Amino acid sequence: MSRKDRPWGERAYHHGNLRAALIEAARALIAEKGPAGFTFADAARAAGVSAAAPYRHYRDRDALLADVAREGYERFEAALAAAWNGGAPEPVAALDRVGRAYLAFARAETAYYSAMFESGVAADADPEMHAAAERAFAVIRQAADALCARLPAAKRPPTLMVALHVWSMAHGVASLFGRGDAGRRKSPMSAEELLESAVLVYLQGLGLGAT
Amino acid sequence: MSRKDRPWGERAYHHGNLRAALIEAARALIAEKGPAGFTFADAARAAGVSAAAPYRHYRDRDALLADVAREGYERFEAALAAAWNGGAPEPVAALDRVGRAYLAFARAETAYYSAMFESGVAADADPEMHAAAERAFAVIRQAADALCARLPAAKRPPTLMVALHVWSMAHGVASLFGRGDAGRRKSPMSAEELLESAVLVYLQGLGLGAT
DNA sequence: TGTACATCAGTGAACGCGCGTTCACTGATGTAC
DNA sequence: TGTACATCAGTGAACGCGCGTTCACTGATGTAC
Repeated sequence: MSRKDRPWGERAYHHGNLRAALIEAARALIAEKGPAGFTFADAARAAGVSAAAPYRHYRDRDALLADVAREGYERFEAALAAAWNGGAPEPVAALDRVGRAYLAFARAETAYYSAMFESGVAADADPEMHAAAERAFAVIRQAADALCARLPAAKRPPTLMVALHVWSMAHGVASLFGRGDAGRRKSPMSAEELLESAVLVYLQGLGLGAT
Repeated sequence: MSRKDRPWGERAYHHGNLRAALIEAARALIAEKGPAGFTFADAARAAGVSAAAPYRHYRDRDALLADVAREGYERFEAALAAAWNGGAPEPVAALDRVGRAYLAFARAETAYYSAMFESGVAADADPEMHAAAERAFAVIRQAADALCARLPAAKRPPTLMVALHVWSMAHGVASLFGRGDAGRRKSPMSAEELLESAVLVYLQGLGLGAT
């Protein structure tokens, strides 16, 4: 296909679009068949280019997967930050929103989520991915800071620890009960109820009870 | 190789040993290269049989993977049950042991753990696997029951919910911070400290504080 | 106990297929003057 | 502004390889009598 075959339509990939197109293709394939369920050639085919084209942008399938994860972390951060909204109007309610946003992301963006947490991409293999992951975690860290600030200094736990606890709870609930795919376990409660109740008990334990 | 080539050595696979040998081979390959990192042919090779042999026992790679997960759940249950030890001498201490056993399993038996929780095998695809998973969860359920029994009936939360909370915390910490492989995140605290502290705060919130 | 037979769990050769990867190439885009 | 050239991002053909799967086979094990 040369340019004149589609003079008004989408452009050729000659402006770096292919990178984004490959990420999107990989995301769609992961959503369909799991993180192991696509090949480099599959991604090229889905993006509508020859099998050799991806080599212009990625060394191999793992490099593409890491870039999918990076993109995922960026969207994840945006979703969490929007939910947190600076902790307004009130940190406990805002944390609840963050928890729901976390679960919503894991459910709606299963492909990104599994690229981020389950694809086995080494955390430090791709610096950009790692940085994006750090920014996403920073939102949770912020929330933990705001909550801990409500406690008298004497009863205040390390806020990093609190952030890691919250993240673990959210990730645990999301992985076990909040996934759109076949791996999810059955439970009498929704993932949202489960996470909210766990966090409430936890906050109570910190001395931040709603009493 | 015929029988007489190794008259005193290990037997041929003619007594169902191959099934176990394939599970072990798959486990080793997963440990080495992740759940996506082996093929049906790989497993056969590692077990020392021809590529056609596994078809006598498993329909395809997924069926083998589900059986690896089943084996994993059985060992997991044994490890958790031993740690719980009937809740003796005291349920909170016993729960702490269960948490450590959980993390130890995830770390030492990464291959089983990822076959169980991350390989994407459908929870209801293999009934035997599902039953084994239920038995493993029953240990956590038991622990939650024993803990809740210490609370006055009026303050007693649904024990199933408590069990799901504990499982989520353990799984979250294990997946994010307690893995032997490259996917683990860095943290200033060990996975064990993280899980223990989270559970302690949580129990405090339930009204089971050590105070 | 011995013999004949059925069944079972493996072999090894064969096949088509798609993947990963390389390569010389080409047409489009960007830039120096 | 126009022209010449360099660079860039793709193509498509080619290759070797290993995987999944089937098949007729064979030697070992289990069983009926």
